[in-house]
Amino acid sequence: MVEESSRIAGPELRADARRNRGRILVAAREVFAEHGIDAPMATVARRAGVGVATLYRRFPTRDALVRAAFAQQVETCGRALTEALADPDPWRGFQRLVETVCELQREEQGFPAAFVAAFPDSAAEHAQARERAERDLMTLVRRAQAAGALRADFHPSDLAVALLAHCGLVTALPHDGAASRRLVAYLLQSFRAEAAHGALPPPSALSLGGLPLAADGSQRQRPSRA
Amino acid sequence: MVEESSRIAGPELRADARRNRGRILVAAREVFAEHGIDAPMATVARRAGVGVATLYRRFPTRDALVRAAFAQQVETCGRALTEALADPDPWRGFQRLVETVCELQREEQGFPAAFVAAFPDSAAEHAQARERAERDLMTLVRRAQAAGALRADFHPSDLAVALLAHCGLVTALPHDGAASRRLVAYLLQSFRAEAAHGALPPPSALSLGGLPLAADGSQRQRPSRA
DNA sequence: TCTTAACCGGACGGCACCGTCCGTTTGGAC
DNA sequence: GTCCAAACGGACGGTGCCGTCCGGTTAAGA
Repeated sequence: MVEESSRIAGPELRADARRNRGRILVAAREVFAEHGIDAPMATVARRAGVGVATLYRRFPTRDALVRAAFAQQVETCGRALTEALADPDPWRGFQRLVETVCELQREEQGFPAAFVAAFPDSAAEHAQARERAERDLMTLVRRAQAAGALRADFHPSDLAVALLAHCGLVTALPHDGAASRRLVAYLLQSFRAEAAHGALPPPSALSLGGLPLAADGSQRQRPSRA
Repeated sequence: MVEESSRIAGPELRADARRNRGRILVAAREVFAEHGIDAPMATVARRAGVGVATLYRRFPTRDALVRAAFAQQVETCGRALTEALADPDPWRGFQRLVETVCELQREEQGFPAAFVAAFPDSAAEHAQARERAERDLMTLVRRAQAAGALRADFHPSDLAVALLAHCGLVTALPHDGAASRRLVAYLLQSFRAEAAHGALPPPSALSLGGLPLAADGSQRQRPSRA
């Protein structure tokens, strides 16, 4: 009932602790992107150049680490959305938003997908950030539609669908930037109001490859035990 | 060097063994779709109603089991391709192919994606089936383009890209058929030569949800340790 | 400089899954 | 009906990751 009198405000970390925390987050993002979200904690610790205990002291559970690592991406996406809203040309703002987020996904490879897969209920945590994002997105979509650039039957959830799909693609083909860009171009074209067939980026090199159709995957390397 | 003289031809299984083998494959597809490709072997065995030893006798390694389970899907996709080629209307054939494969992916949830992720080198095994599929697909694409239905700059690899992306989507939202259908509709429209904006299926219910943008995932449930 | 408390990392027990071994049961041929 | 080989399933040792405990080290204030 009675708390320690002082110390209510400051969970300030010592200089070295703060530095290590940062290193761990960077390492976690890299390792999770590379070896999947189930990668051993020890691997993250080693990559960060710290001991396992340090990692567990900073992030008591694996979930805490994953969530913290992912929070940075959420933040980045939020910024992208704000920037998109600031663009005077509504369509260009929308287009840039999609391209920016997809580029981020490309960099982070499969990590976002794995995160969403593992934490379906993570909405609550980012509640207010999410609410704001939702409002901003709605505004962006409406403006683009009012300008006659975005098709009228576009629904905000379509953006989530497109991003999830793209996320899945980069998870499957983490080294195929061409495939990613090609998909983004197709999607953006199909979102346009007047369907102008602009030029597409060059196609992916995969032959018919990485397909859940004839079973190939060309570049993939994530072991996942295999 | 010297093989057993007889027994070259017949690895015939006893009736009960054959029956159990079938059960195991069914159970494996279900379990892998539900709990991911790393699900414990014991779970598969239990679901199939057999002992662990039986499972290992039939499929010595986990890989062997996964590959065997996936082979059936490859076969189904091959049939879909053949049917598509048989359709007198090239575009309708193409459209049906995409829809059929995506529906299959929806049923199998994330299994194909996980397979491709885990076995990037699986192309070799299905070499001849794949070669044939590639030839067939090329024919299908050329015919549809010649008919002026499919855009001229469509590349066969675009199909693989689209399917991988869709696969990723159903992995992330295994229970959201609306999202899947919506994506397929968008993609098909963007593949059309003359960009006719037809009606889209109703949008997904996810609010802005399962997005690697504001971090939610609504329906997802696959644990993956979480 | 010195003290102290916070931080560090390696080592250790616990647990879950893997894959095999062996005694028992069952299909099917004579 | 009888017999045997093949198939069955439960139990068991091995391995790798998880998460905590403890003695040494270092930042930072007096």
